[in-house]
Amino acid sequence: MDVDGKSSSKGEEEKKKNAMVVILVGAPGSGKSTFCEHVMRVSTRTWVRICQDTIGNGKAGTKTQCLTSAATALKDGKSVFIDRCNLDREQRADFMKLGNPQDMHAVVLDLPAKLCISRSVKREGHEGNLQGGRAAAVVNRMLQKKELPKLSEGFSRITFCQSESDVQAAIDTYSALGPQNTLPSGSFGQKNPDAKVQLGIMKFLKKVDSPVNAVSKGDSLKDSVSTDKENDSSSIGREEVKGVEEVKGGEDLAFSSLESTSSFDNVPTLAFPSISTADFQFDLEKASDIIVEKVLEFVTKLGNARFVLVDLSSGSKILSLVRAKAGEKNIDSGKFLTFVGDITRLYSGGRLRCNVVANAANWRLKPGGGGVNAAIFSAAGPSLETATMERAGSLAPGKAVVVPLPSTSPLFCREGVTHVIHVLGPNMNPKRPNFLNKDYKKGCEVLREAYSALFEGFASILKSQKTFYEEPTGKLGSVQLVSPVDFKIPRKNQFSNADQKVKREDVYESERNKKCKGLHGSQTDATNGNDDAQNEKSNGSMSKAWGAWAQSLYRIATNPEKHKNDVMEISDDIVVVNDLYPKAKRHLLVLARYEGLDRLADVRKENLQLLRTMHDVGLKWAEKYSSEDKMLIFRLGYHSVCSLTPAGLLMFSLTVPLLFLAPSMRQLHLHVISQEFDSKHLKNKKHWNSFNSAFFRDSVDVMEEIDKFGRATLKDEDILSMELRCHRCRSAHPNIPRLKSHIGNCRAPFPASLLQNGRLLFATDKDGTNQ
DNA sequence: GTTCTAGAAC
DNA sequence: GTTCTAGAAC
Repeated sequence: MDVDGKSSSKGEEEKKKNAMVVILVGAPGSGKSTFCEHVMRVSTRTWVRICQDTIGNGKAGTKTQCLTSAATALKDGKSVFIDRCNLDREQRADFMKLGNPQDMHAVVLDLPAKLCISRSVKREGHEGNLQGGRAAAVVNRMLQKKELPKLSEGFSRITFCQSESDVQAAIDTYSALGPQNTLPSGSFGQKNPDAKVQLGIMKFLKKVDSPVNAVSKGDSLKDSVSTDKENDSSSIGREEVKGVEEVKGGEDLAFSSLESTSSFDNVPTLAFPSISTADFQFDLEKASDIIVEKVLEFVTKLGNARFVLVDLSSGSKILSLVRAKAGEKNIDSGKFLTFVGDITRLYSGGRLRCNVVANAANWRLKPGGGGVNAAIFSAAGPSLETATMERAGSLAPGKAVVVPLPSTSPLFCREGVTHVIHVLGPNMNPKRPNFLNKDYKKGCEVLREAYSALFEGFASILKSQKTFYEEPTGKLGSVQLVSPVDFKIPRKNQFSNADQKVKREDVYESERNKKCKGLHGSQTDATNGNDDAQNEKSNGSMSKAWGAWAQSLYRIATNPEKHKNDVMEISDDIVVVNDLYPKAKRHLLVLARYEGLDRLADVRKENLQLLRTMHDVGLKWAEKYSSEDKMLIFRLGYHSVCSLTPAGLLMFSLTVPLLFLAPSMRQLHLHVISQEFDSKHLKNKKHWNSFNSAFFRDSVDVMEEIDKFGRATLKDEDILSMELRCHRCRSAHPNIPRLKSHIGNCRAPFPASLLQNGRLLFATDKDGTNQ
């Protein structure tokens, strides 16, 4: 014992020896503060609660402030609660150095996400939708990233609480702890994964790999969202978490097909400003060399991903330097572009889809200053600041931090940006503190480092979203209805080739679909039209019979005036009706009033204007409904009905009656459907998958494909029998009732691909901004 | 597209 | 015994 201490008595030394650090781990609303309060109220031990939310004179402070206060309290012999989320290992690491290793405890408040969300909503005070939504998004996001603590991090004791009664037991344990007492070491309360649920899911997924194996396929790129699932036995959405992770690692599940549309613009894209060349006055020549060098390095590493250097001013010198140098290096112009425009309005202002945007941040990672940093924080709304602070408190030059953007952010809804990467470059501005005094050796080094960190951050996002961008596997992609265009032709030539082919196709079929507004009534009652000449399809090979039930839409489109009670809108081109068996709160159909357009497979380039009209009408109704109920999110699209596989065609040629191949309603119709899928009519796998797999073709993508290639790609009906997955968090569910109960609660953000290209329509405020 | 129902799955 | 799916009829 230290004999040098003048003032400290033996008793105080004892106290100091037994002072402990308890790191609370839990999402907002998990009850960390309440836990501390309960213990502190009755404990005979002296506790100090270090709460990051209030440490700055009652307001939120920094991690450093927490560390300092905790160290001071420990020095005074007080025990310490670290009351902040501490959900990942990195966040906990600095606090681990505080106390005696034998008295480092963690108490994990691992309660159901739903509970945390409802508590944090209440705590926000004003419970508007936005607040609620924001709280839910924050909690969900944090829980997705959570890494449960392990003894190997340096804890002597970890207590897992997965229910209110667990929490109460832990409160009792710590409350009873006198100044001299200690608690046994070890890990307590962590329940084993529910084997039954797990088995069911595994069997259901027809996988034999253990989830742990499936998840741990890493590559050398640093993955900012990778989590160690070995310890994940929490009760919080366990099934969901495993389901998602499983698929991320799995290689051949039907999953990938849902998100993979054939749209070329569904390409992961990073938009970034030139780092350090504006306010930090970095030499433009040198900076442009480094940009080109780093892009060249990563462009090959990252497959089909695109990089876009963005600058607001049209005469931008850095852009022209970079363009020239990229040209010299023969960088694929399809993968590296320069773009003049507002980096916060790339899609809404420039039709350029970028799912990741880099921010030239300041070291404090705070809004303000000018230029890109101010613009991005302002466009993204306060949720970016919150999400950023969850990831890091500050940033060193040459470093970057990836921040998933909450789905409540306008940048997310409006622009389809799912992540912001803050990056800090070297400072060459003599008017600013800590500038590098003309030291370009160091400066270039730091700038290189900054771009590497940025691009690696982008790579980590791609890796975590890999499955969303993967092409369908051959097994699932037996998508026939042979398209005239090979979708894999090189980008550079795709437009010219496609146009030529489409033109030939157009000539060949130009007589097919003629607009026929004055539909004659005599045909409309032909309900058994097996020999109906109109059903003849000009691609020559088949005529098809439609069952009586399948003709109802055709009859409405033909004679809307006879169905006045059902029809909501009529024009020369379209008729709008409610779906007779709605699969969501709002589900309506925009019918095409064209003869010969029985289904999506019949649509050609000459019908593009019609598709646009249908889309606009659909949009109008979606907007009307979401203004009435802001919770409703809409999706517009077509069913891929009836493409024949080669096997199907062969069968057709051998056997004549093909009624069974006509599963859907006759007459091209656009579904406008709200995404909560709360409907008693949604009863089976086919219902779900027809709106939540690649079978559902988004209207925006269909229009684009028709425009570019003259045809829409269709998916085989096989995918309708694939497993049931939540359209938001992608978790798998064994049957419809279980899926429905899950989607009733799931508030996870939608998959990145759905948020792009305006595939999902969110409610807008009066001033036109998305919520 | 839905409804009905046998029988599989739980 | 009850729940749920999937195939046939319409």
